[in-house]
Amino acid sequence: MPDDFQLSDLQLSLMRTLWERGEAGASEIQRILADSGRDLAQTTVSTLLGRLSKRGLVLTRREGRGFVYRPAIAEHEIRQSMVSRVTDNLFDGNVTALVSHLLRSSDITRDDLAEVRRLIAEAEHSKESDHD
Amino acid sequence: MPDDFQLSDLQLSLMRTLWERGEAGASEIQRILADSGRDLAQTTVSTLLGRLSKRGLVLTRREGRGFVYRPAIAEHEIRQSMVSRVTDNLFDGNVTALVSHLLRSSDITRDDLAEVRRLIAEAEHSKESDHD
DNA sequence: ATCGGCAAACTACAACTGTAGTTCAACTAC
DNA sequence: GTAGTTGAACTACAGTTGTAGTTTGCCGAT
Repeated sequence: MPDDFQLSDLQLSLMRTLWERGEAGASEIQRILADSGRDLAQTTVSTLLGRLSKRGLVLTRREGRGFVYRPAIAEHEIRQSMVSRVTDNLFDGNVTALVSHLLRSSDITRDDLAEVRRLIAEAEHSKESDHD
Repeated sequence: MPDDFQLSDLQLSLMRTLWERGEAGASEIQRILADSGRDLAQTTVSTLLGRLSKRGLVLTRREGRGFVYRPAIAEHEIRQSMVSRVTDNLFDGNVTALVSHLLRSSDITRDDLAEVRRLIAEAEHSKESDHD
């Protein structure tokens, strides 16, 4: 199993739903997606979930008439994987360069900056105790 | 033209080559990729470049026997677009959450943190003068 | 003019994705 | 228990991607 998880937008929508609720049936997911503006046919959602399941990204449990789906990987693993991809491909593997890009991005507020400053202090702390 | 540029790893490799050199011919690119471990057939590289060109991501100029390719979009635009996608899909649109993820990432060094602190000071400065 | 090589253009094809219809089994409500 | 509903399974199909072979036309060397 490659620990390289690159998911499409739609696949991520499904996964997000599952991460949020822990588990859900296909029709439930269909409804949720429809509510958030992505109105797919029931069968489409099932197909998608089936494919994710085949790829080992979601687990299924039989429950009466149908399946209940549940994530097989944690959100942070996917984050890890997808952020790494961006870092490697677009910032030459340089995390700082990506952070720099984010700080420069137009939609960052002063409050965000303050928050980030706090995060750094925190990170520096943990680097100190938890010596690399 | 949608300002949504999602490129695959391979497509990004090609674009990176072009961004680095400004412009290049197909065989040149083929050679460079081969050197960096991605050994594709000449025709493959041409096909790929042709597709990028059709999508308007690269421009071509005829030069004698062949084409010279040149990026039609800047790297920062692609970065913008792809980083946004990750932010939106995996961090609920919350830039700070992504930064937090990065700071927590294992491969960040103390030096990086110091550097980021500097970047923040800088960003705060520019926010001050250039009031949002 | 002729031949050989290189690059463009076209064709091909399998995998994956987004999308959904159809079929079949099972459960639900009369 | 007969019909309607629901969902799984299967099938389909177009678009994109990675990959490359084949064809063709131009260019330079003989």
